[in-house]
Amino acid sequence: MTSAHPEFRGTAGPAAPGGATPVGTKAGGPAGTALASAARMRVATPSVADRVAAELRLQLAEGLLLPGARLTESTISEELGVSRNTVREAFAELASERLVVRHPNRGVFVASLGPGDIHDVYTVRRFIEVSAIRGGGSPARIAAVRAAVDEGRAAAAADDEEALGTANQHFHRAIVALAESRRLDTIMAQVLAEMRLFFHKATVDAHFYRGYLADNDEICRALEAGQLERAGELLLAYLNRSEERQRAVHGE
Amino acid sequence: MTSAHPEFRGTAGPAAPGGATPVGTKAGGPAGTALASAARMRVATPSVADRVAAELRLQLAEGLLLPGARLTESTISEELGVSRNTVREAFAELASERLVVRHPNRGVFVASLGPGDIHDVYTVRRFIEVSAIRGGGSPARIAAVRAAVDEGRAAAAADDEEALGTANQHFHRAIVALAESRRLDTIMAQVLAEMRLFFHKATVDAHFYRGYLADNDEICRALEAGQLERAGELLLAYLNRSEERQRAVHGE
DNA sequence: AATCTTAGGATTGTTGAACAATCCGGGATT
DNA sequence: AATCCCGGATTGTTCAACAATCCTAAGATT
Repeated sequence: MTSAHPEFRGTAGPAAPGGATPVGTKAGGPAGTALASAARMRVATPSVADRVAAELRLQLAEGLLLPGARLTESTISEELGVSRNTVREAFAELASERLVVRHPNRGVFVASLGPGDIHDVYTVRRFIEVSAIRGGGSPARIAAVRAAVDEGRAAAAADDEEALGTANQHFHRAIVALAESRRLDTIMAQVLAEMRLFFHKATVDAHFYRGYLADNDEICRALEAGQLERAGELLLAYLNRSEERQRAVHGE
Repeated sequence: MTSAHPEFRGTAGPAAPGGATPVGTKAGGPAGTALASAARMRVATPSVADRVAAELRLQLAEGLLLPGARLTESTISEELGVSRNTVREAFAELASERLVVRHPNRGVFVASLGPGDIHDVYTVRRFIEVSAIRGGGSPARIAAVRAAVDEGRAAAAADDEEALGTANQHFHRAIVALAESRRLDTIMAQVLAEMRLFFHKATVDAHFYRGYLADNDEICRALEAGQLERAGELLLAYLNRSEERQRAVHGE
């Protein structure tokens, strides 16, 4: 909406018929034979559709695209300088992450969570996070949780609300990461991304996350001490309180 | 692969240039104003891409497409009589469900679970299912669990291995459904769909599911009696045993 | 013989344009 | 006022083309 991205394509130009730019530098030698697809994605140039999706995800996370807003194919297509078909693929990606909702024949809209969705999201979080912390984890993973706590403290000291929010997300992602499960990691990432759509209303309250700092620390200490049951209970209480607060900030 | 589906499109023909079939029957009046998108999908004709995805999902579930097999865009495009672009959208859908893996510039392949994936999937199931059953549920939801148990018994009596397998899936879906969470339901559905890709090797063993019947019944009885903690432990043990067995059937 | 290089074909990634189907709003009609 | 109808806008889908990439198989080099 705000800034046009004239150069969004990959190496090649607009594939304009006639325009011959024979600069085939062939960058990147035959490095590695069998990379896992995940690792490959980080090396190989991601597809244009992926980059469009990433851009939209970013705008979503920054609150440039408010919930309920409509995303018109042609508009985004022009704005980002890509084909309408590619935008379409990006939409499919975002829709599968629930960041966007498709209304057949009517278009895609930025997802907006209703009261029921809030409870739903917190149910998922309770199930996964509490189970994860009750299972404990390797020292390295526990150290990562501690690191997230410190990150939050540093952000609070610097009065950086933005960093505080992301630190909080790191904390919860680190907890799920205890389980060492790729699938749970992505599920958690999606759920947090969904919630981020919401928080731009709540985050105006400067003290919103600050109150959680002490909780995070206490949970982390219990985890480090091997008191997994207690850590689980603390985390559960935390999530319940958070949901309550979320519902209070939001109507209904 | 086996059967060509010549008529896969919706109401209109191939949109052949020149062919003017002005039969605008305008079926379906202005029924309902604000249907939830989920409910809408069941009413409105799903998109062609969705139907292609559904068809592939079916072939996947039936074991027609073995893990590791390659899905060529042009082939499926011709076989189903749809555009390559549409096939592409269907692929995106399946990829988001992990039923299929995209290798950039190389094509999409039927997902194949390695030993690590098996553990991963079972981790997800342990987290979600056990949490769900420990939370209990409404009488109606509990009755649904009981119904799934009975369904399995009936299938066993009829010596219908196929039905036995689906009944078992119903059982576990019913357990997750106790939580009344749309998101958890879809997560569980995806995980089960992933596992189904696998079971076509294991299911040859006629006694595979049969041994689980008694377990399911015992778990259900505990649930009905309100012994949630015990039900959770039983279910956990069940899942652990199942994973073990799965690993035994499979190499490594 | 083993390896490096090169060409060729096949498939994916992306584009642009076209058209059908559908939805939305605003007049015209009753 | 309620209903019908029509025209504009947007989505859904197709088609054809081309660039980029990968795979294989010869062919050349050591």
